Amino acid sequence: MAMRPKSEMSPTPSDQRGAVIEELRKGAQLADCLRQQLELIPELGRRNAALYNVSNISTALVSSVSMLQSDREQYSCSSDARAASYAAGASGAGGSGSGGPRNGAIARTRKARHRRGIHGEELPFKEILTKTPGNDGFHWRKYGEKKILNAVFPRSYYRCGYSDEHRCPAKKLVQQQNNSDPPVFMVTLINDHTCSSLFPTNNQPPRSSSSATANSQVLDFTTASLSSAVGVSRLKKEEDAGMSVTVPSYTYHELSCYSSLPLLSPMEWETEMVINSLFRHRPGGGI
DNA sequence: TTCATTTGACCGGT
DNA sequence: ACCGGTCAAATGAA
Repeated sequence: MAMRPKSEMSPTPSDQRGAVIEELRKGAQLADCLRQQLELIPELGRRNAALYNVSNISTALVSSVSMLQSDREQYSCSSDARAASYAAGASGAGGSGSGGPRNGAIARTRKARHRRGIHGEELPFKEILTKTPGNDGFHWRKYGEKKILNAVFPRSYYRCGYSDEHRCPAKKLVQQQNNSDPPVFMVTLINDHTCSSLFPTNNQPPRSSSSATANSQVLDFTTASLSSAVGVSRLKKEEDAGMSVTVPSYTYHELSCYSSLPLLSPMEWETEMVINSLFRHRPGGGI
């Protein structure tokens, strides 16, 4: 088929995404430069506060690039565009960017399917990019692991450790996205925890004689060390003062459910909540 | 001994 | 037929 010169063609969604990815990468590089400059600040307090902020910026940019790369596949319909997409996604060794030519449509249908119940009903889900997939403060029990077509890394399947005791329907799928150091994982949370509603206000799990409970990773947020968590510390103070506190998409109470030691730092979770809210507010709903 | 994890088999949707 | 998700026996760790 005759091709028009590229300059005459309006940019495709894939082209636009590529440009956005490139800009985000530049931003991440600039953030890294800024971090190096900030490390020269002599005052410890100011330096740490600045490094915390620039770290937030950097994490958000890198995560955005990752999201766009995995999402870009949807817009790559022609073989040329597909080739460009996979080339752009080569920085991540695995995950959704590593699929073969037939992967696009199939991957989408599969993704949609695993968020449906056995009767085909829509299940509530959240997707989070994280470097510490196991540290969300809940007790999970692994029940399976599966090699996924065209994915470098296997997918692990977890259900809530209280699924039997409290019939908690929460599930979690964890898939390593790349080989970076530390690697990034895509965590898909399916169904809300009903067991968490049974927890006392300090988020301690219900105690019982079962070892599953005894081994729970859920700790008391109020006693957790929040060393560099400027934002969350502020939220905590405001909550102690009786104020209703909200972070993007999540109340403080929800955030505190995820916070524990030595689990994911509040800073990381705050960033990931933002990532999650981006997923949830995408036009058309999810990926 | 108990419980969590691993892993091959099986099931159901596409 | 293929593939993702789940089951359950086997295995390992505490």
